[in-house]
Amino acid sequence: MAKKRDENTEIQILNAAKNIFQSKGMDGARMQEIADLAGINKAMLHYYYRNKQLLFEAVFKQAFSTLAPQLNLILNNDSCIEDKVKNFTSNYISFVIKHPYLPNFIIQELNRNPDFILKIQENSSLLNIDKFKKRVLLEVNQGILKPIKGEQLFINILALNIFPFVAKPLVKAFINENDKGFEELMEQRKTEVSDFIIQAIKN
Amino acid sequence: MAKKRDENTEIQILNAAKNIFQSKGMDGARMQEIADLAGINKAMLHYYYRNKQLLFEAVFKQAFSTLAPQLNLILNNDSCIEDKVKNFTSNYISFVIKHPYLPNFIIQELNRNPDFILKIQENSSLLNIDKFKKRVLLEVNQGILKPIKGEQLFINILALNIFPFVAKPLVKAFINENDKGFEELMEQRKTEVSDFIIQAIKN
DNA sequence: ACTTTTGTTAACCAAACGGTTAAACTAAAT
DNA sequence: ATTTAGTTTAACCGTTTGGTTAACAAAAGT
Repeated sequence: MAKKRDENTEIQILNAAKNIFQSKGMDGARMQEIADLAGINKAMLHYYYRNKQLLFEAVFKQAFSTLAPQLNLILNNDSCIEDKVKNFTSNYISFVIKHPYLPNFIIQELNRNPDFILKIQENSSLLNIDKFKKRVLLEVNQGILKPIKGEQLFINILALNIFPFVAKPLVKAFINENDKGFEELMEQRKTEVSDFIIQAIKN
Repeated sequence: MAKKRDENTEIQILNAAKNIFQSKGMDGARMQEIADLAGINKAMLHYYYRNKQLLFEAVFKQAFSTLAPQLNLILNNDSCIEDKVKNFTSNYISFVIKHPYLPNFIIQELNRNPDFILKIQENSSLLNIDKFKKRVLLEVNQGILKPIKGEQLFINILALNIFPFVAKPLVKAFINENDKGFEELMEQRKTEVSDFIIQAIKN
């Protein structure tokens, strides 16, 4: 139908592309497969998004903008470090359980093409830890925290929260659990990780 | 030249394949590119390794067996937890600086095909944390460590050590450093990470 | 000396791929 | 009722891809 510009198709394409790209990556994804999943002709992908690269970028940007608000829980609010850690940890783990492919997708594709980060940095002023670093320095000087560099603490927070999901197959092989056991372990981490971090840094 | 059975060719192929596969992944790698890098005809790849899948598996298994001894520093020696952590951390970070593509490659490809882990488990009896868990339980009962499950501690150790390298482009974007700055930060982590962990768990 | 086996290459092949085209279709505007 | 403009499709295209083949050359075996 030529009917008024059909926004539905465009969205359906993006959803199908999200599914395929996030599970198979740019290189592993096939345009035909995306079209099939969207239930439309392959030519439509090009009609709406010109080519594979642009379709992929649309998916990637949307993925990143979904993740961004989570990171702002640490970077750009005014609470103390302990609260930042607690909030982010419980929030983030819930978030990933809802979007299991997301962190892996972003990390994998950034490694494939590190320049993508530039296109992200243009759009959002996020990706700046200056405010966080100042807060860490402040609390270290006040004696609330043991001496630690803001960068290192930030890396540690990300690592403890994100890594188990990124390396899920490896972790599952080690702990010898099924999917249910893995998710229970992740549920525990909602509180356990923040306790771990706070014990490490608090005076 | 058919000349004396040339073992050199087979090794050269594997080295070229290692390079290409580890940087571009299974899907992104091209057989022609591997042949070019090895300086031989593309047909030779199939002569020695039958097809792309088997060549890839050879690379993957070698990659994993390179990583395995590092993990055994935690899992299968008799030192106390504190020593395990210290040893593994400084060792592992040096190791990754020498093999920068390795952890990413393994994690990425395990996500693409989680069944690969089964092929690994057949060959090596590694990937068992029972011994580590017993030791953690022991030291918790002795009052050396605060209460913590072995699995969670193990995940935390892996996360803090491996994650920064896996998510290198993301981390670099946040801390706004060039390659040199990133490596300095990683050098610091050789001691900083183990301090962080020990502060978190020691009574 | 000859045959056989093994290593190597150039040329080739069918399938899969991303992308294009031109025509058909549909609904709103004239 | 007819034009118009946006939407959708089937068929097609050139290239790339993993893989094969047949011929050949140098060792190894006899």
